[in-house]
Amino acid sequence: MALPDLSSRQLRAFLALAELRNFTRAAQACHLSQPAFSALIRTLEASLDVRLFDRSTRSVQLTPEGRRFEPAARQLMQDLRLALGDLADHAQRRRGRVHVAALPSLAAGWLPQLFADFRARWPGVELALSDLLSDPCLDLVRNGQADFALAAGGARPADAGELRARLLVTDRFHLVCRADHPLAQAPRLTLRKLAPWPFIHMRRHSSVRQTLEAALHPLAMNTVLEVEQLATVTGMVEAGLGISVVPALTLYQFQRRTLVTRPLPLPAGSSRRIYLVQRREGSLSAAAQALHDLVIERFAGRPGA
Amino acid sequence: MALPDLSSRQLRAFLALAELRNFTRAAQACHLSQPAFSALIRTLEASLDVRLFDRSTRSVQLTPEGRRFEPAARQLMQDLRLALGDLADHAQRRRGRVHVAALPSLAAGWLPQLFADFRARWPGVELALSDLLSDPCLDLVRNGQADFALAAGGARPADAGELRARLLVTDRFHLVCRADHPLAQAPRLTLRKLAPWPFIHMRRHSSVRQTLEAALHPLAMNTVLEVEQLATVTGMVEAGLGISVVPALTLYQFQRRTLVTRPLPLPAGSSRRIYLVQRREGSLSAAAQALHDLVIERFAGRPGA
DNA sequence: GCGCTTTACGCTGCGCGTAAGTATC
DNA sequence: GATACTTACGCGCAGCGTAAAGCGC
Repeated sequence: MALPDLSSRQLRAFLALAELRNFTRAAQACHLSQPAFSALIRTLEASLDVRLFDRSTRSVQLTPEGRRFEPAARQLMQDLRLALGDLADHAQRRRGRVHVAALPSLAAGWLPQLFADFRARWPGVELALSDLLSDPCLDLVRNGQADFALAAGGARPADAGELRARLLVTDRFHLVCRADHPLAQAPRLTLRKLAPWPFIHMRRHSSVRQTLEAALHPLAMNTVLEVEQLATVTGMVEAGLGISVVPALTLYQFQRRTLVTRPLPLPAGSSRRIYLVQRREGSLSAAAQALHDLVIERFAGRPGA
Repeated sequence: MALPDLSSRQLRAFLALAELRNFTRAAQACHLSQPAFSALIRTLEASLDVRLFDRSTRSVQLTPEGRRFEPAARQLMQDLRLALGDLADHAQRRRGRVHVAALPSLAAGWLPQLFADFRARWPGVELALSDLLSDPCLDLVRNGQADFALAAGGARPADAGELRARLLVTDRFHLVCRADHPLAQAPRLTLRKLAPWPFIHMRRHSSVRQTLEAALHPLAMNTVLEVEQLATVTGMVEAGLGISVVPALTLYQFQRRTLVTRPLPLPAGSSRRIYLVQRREGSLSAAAQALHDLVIERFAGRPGA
C-alpha cells in the first residue's frame, strides 16, 4: 500500500485518456480493446485508491485529483523516455566514450588508423587516449579511468588480482641505421656485429638495452647517446651519429629513404610482448567492447608483428 | 520497441540488486523468491535490450550501461514516490484547498463555526472564502475558481446549463425592532401591522422589500432609510430610528438585550431560498466534497431555517 | 563440498478480446 | 435508437514458488 505497483503502460493510458477524454479513442491510441483499456484505468485507480476520471456515457473528464496528477505523470513519462533513450543510445553505440591507455609507440603508429576507422563506424562515441608508459597505463585501467590498455607485459606478468591480460603481439626488435651504413647491407645480420658501432639508446625501451646487453655479453655496447623521444632517435640516426634497435611497432618512425630497418634474430622470448589489459571483473561498455573487438580483429591478422 | 513497458517493481528490483549486489538478498528485500526475482531482472534486461548486471556465482555488479541507468532509475523512483504521495495526501485530505463562495450573511453568521469544525477535522486543508452577493458567487463557481457556492437562487432558477443547485434552506423573514417597541409585544404579528412604522431597508435584501410591498399592497411602506451594511441596520434599529425585516440567516447580528426578533407570517414561497450551487459536470475534490458534505449535514437538521 | 544463480516445471490468476448489458442523449 | 462505457466470460500466457541442476570457489 505504501508504494503501489505502477507500470508505464498505465501512465500512458492515463495520459491518453486525459487528453482524448474518450475511452474508445484512447484505447485505440494504446492499441487495446476498449474494455481492456477500461480495465487498465480501473486497476490504476484501484491501486492508487483515487478516482482519476469522472465518466458518464456522455463525457469523460479528469477529477480534481486526476488534474493534479496529470502534470506529474507527464513529467514521469518524459523522464522515463529520456532515461531509456540515453540508455539505448549507449547500448547501440550512438553515444558513449571509450578511454584507451596505450604505449606511445602504439598511440602514434598503430592506433590512429584504428581510431579513424572506429570513428567512421561509430561517429557519436567520444574517444580518449592516454599515451603513457606501461605502468601508468595499467594504473589507469586498474582505477577505472581507462577501459583497457595496450601495454607491455613487463614487470607484473599477470597482475593476478585485478587485471586480465591478453597477448596481442610479440614485438620483435629491428635494427635502424642509415642506408649507407655497412650494416644496411650485411649479408647475415647477427647481434655481435652490432656491438662495435656507436649506439643510440632510448630510455623508454630499456628492455631493448637489457636484451641486447645480455645477448652480447661479455662484449660491451658502444653507447653514444641516450634520449627520450623516438623522433630524436630518428634524427640522430639519420645524421649518422649512430645506429639503434627499436621494437617493430615503432618502425613507422623510420620509413625514410635515408634509413634502413632490418629485423634482428633474437633469442626466443627476448622480444617485447604487447598485451591488451582490462579489469578482471566487470564487462566493458558497449562502445569500449566494440573498440576492443576491433583491436583484436586487427591484431589477429599479424600474430608475430 | 520504441518505449518498452516498464513497471515500478522492475525499477525497484533493479535498484535493490544494484545496491545489494546479491540476488538472494535483493529478492528478500522485494518479497520475492530468488528465481522469481532473477526472472524479473532478466525480463527487465530483455525489454530494455541491455545487459545491466555482470553476474557470476561469486559476484554481481553493474555493467557500464547499468551504472549509467542507476541514477536515472533512482530519480524516477523518487519522483514517482513524491507524485503518489502528493496524490494520496490530497485524496486523504491531508493537504488541499477548498474555495467557497457565499453570501456575506452566511459568511459572517453561519460559516465560521462550520469552517472551524472543518479545520479541526482536516487541519492540512486550506480554506478560501469569497463573501460576495449571489451573482458574483455563481460566477466564481462557473469559471472554476470556487468549488461551490452558498447563494440565493435569485434570478436564474436552475442555471440550466453549467450549474446545479440544491436547496439548502428557505430563509424566512424576521421582524427586528427594539425591545421597547410596541411590535415587540404585539400578540398576533401580521404584515399589515408593520406598515405604519418607520422602516430601515437594506439594499442587498431587495427581495425582502419586494415581498413586503407586494404583501402590503395597496398600503405603502414608511421607509426612512436604505443602507448597505447589516451592522448599520443593527445600529439604526437599536437607536430607535425604525424597524426592519431581515432573513433568518442574518439574525446572528441582532442577538442583543436591547433588540427583539420575531418570525413573520409570510405567504408561502415568498421567503428567500438558499442553495448550494456547483458545476453540473465534474466532481469536487476530496477536500471540497468533505466540506460540501458537512454543509449538507448541518443544514439537514434545519430544513426550514 | 558449499554458496549462489540459473533452469525446469506445474500452477494460479491477471489481462486480453469477444459479446452482451446498460445508461444517457 | 445511437453512442459509449461497463459487465460477463472464456482463454492464453506471464509470473509465481518449489525443486533440481549448473558453476566457481
